[in-house]
Amino acid sequence: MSVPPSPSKDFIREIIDEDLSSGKHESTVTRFPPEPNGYLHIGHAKSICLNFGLAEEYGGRCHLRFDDTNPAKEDVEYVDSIKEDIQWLGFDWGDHLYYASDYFDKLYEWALVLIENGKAYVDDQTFEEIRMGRGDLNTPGTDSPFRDRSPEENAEIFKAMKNGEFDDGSKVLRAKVDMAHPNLNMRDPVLYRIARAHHHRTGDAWCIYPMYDFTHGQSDALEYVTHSLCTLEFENHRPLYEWFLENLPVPSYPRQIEFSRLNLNYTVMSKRKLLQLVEENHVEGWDDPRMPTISGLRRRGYPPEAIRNFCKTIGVTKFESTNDMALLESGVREVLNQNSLRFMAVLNPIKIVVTNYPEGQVEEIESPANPENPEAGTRKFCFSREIYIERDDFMEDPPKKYFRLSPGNEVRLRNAYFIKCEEVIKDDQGEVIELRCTYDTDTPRGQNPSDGRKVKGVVHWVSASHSIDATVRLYDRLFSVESPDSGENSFLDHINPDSVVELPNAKLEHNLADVANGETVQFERLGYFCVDKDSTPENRVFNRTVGLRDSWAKAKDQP
RNA sequence: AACUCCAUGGUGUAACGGUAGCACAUCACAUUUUGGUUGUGAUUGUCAAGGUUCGAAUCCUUGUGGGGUUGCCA
Repeated sequence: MSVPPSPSKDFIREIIDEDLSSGKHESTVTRFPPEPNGYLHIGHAKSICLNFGLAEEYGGRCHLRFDDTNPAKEDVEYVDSIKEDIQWLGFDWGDHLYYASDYFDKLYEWALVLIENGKAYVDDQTFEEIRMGRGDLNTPGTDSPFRDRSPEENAEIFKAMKNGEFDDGSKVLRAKVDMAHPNLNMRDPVLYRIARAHHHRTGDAWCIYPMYDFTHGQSDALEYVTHSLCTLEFENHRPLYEWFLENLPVPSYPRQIEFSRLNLNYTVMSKRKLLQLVEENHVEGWDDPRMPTISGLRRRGYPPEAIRNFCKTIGVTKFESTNDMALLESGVREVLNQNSLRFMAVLNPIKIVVTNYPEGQVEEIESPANPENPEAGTRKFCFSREIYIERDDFMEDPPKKYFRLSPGNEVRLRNAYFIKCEEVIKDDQGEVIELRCTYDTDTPRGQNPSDGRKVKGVVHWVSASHSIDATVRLYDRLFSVESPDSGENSFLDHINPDSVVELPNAKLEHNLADVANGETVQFERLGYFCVDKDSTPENRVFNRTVGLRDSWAKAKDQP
């Protein structure tokens, strides 16, 4: 088994290297074990990239296993979306699709093994009594009055539990470990509960369901998983994970290793909060482009490659860090700068009449489709007497260092001529509604004027009669503070009121009519935009994926 | 307060007893028909105190700070 040379490895890869070189394992088997009770988010992407990435690097395999032991919360809708998201991210579980529910029979059999060995018992106490008996952080627990039932009696009652002879919640099966253990997870943890809930796969075959702790390690063992990677909150479950492996006739002995979960600033990541955003209509759904869900990022236009690169960059440690959204966005720009085709689009148009350009004349201009990639070829678009430019690209009374159009000033029209603003036309309210400009015939694409004069500003534009109408949605961070979670107020109080701004009157270069749904392109000088699923042939809808880096925006905000 | 894990620039992440490096962010300058890209440079860091050692971010001790755990959720 060859290991790719790498200058530095995270602690998990170091463990795997050791296990391989010591001969403990011959190959590496990992697994990604989501519970199908919600949509995947970028935090899951970290785990997916780690587990599937490891399998690729080490020539091993990674299983997709749905941890479906709590039917009350789970649904096939989630199973499907999870599969779709993993594939979109670029990973493949091949034939290795499993469900914890595949092991219900084996787990039941193993529960009987524990009972037989005097290591599990049926407890008739109420939920409340069990909770009280557990003690707390500083107080040891006390033994249940049912703790010393005989193996025979326990087996009989447990079978009756399975056969549906008791009410939901009336009994549980518990492991017999140590009620005084300093680790609360070891104080006779519950193994099975009675719950008459319809399971998305096993239907109504079962009325008892195993708990996470009694399921996870054994499932790993049954699949011959070598390294079972999970997040830090399962650290104190590890002794229990190992207790089951030691007390059951498992076919293999996986190792649980914990790493820190992904945190991102300016967003929230917990399933509960994401659900709340959806249910209370603060966003338009799980795939709202402002959501940190995989489906949201996809709809936003983030390339999967950028998400994979991001996960690689942030690394794997046990330190609970908060990553900067700017790092993710920078990775998105990096990929998109290389790959995306360029177009001109005017989001907030103002009309210009080029007074010295002949009426009715149309000129075709050819320009690189992507200057970063000559193989992308060229595109053609039209210039004419009436064009639109961005309202932001004109100021009647500009501040210093403003390179764009203003009265008497000259700028370059991107890919076309120099124009000079000769006249400003306003309506009754004093609002600028049109500009009259003249152009320099000496300055078409690729040419500077023969008198050698230069111009500082370049402005994008579209020909009025050749443009198409569109709606453009400008997305920004969902929260206006770095840690919406912290502090005394609800995270909802920090929702950014401008997280989406809809511009209904955008004018696009006509080539943009052909861009496929879901594809991300660059609007020159503005940013990257992606065709939204709401788009129709009559009205194109684009989402802003991320803006270009904008040093002017920063400069002008400074006092 | 019990158990447990963690601590390196603003944010992340390397350095495995021997030069504290990289990315993002920030700020300059250069290039540029995208105020983009690209290039060059600058700024900023080992939680604290002791100890071991020729030498400590790294090993030891203590302290400080932070996270997790008291579901019949995962």
